[in-house]
Amino acid sequence: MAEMQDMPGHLARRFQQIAVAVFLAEVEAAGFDLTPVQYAALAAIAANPAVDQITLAGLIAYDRTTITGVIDRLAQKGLVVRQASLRDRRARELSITAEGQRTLEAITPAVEAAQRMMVRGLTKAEGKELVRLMQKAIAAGNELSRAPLREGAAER
Amino acid sequence: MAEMQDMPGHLARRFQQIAVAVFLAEVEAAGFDLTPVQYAALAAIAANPAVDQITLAGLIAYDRTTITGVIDRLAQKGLVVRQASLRDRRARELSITAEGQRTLEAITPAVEAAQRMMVRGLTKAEGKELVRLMQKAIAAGNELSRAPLREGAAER
DNA sequence: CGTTATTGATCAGTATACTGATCATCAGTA
DNA sequence: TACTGATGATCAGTATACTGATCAATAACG
Repeated sequence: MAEMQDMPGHLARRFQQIAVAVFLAEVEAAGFDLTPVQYAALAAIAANPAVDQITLAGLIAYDRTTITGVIDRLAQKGLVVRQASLRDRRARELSITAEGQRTLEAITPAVEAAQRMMVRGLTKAEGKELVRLMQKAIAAGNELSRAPLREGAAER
Repeated sequence: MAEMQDMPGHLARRFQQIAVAVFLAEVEAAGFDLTPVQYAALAAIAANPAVDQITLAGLIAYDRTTITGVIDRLAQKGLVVRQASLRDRRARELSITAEGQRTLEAITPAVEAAQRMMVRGLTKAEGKELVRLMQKAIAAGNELSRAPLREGAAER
């Protein structure tokens, strides 16, 4: 463990760094301007119409203070709309726009290409195993970060 | 792949997020105030006396513009010293201070505890396999980020 | 019903990462 | 040697993440 390159934490940072670079390159090559974080938020809003920001944050494990800026940028690009909820005047209900929906569909091939690209050094079986191991480690550590994953309406 | 939770890119972000949180918690519990990034830089400086910033960046795969701020903070904490090189007046030679060396040694147990904590959901064999797979994926993607790893003096 | 606790959202401040530019210096070549 | 290109470092600007605080609004409870 003495070596930096054998530490899970260092490798996590490095793999994430490459994953983001690959994502941005593929998405830009496809003619879009969207970050990995913005993409995940957009997809989650599409799948959960009228979610509020806190629930959305839980669905994709974002910090509540981070999500404000992400939504700002998605709204500024005209991909989502943020409007005050009638049931709870504190909450902002998020919905995807027609352009957001079009973008989401058009960008999907590039996103999937990026997923393949970032594990291109691995065999298919190894890629699946990497995903499984990360999922397992993440599940065990979910509560250790300030922004844990919160399943849909399960506990609400 | 349709599901967010099956995408390597999303898992990479999440695992990194947990890894950082665990690191900071362990280090703070041990009575220190050092980020994962600062720790890696400090350790690399200790192992490579009088490195310049660009070489250091390559050793730990940091962006050259990021390293400036990291060194600023390490220097402000009194852990490293930055001085102009005599051979090349553009370069800044970095060295660890006595306090930096003490800190590095004292903090190591906490850093190793953090490495174990972030894979606590995995068996020992699974943890090793996760490390191997990340290393392999990273090696194949090394050149895809702006801040690739550059081995020591190998190609200089 | 009114007080208290909780919750949704945002803000200020700090720390990575990156894009692209600039500046000084160095190296190689005509 | 003068010029050109490459290199080390830094800066401005943008985008995640997080800490901790604040504010409005809702929920819970006596």
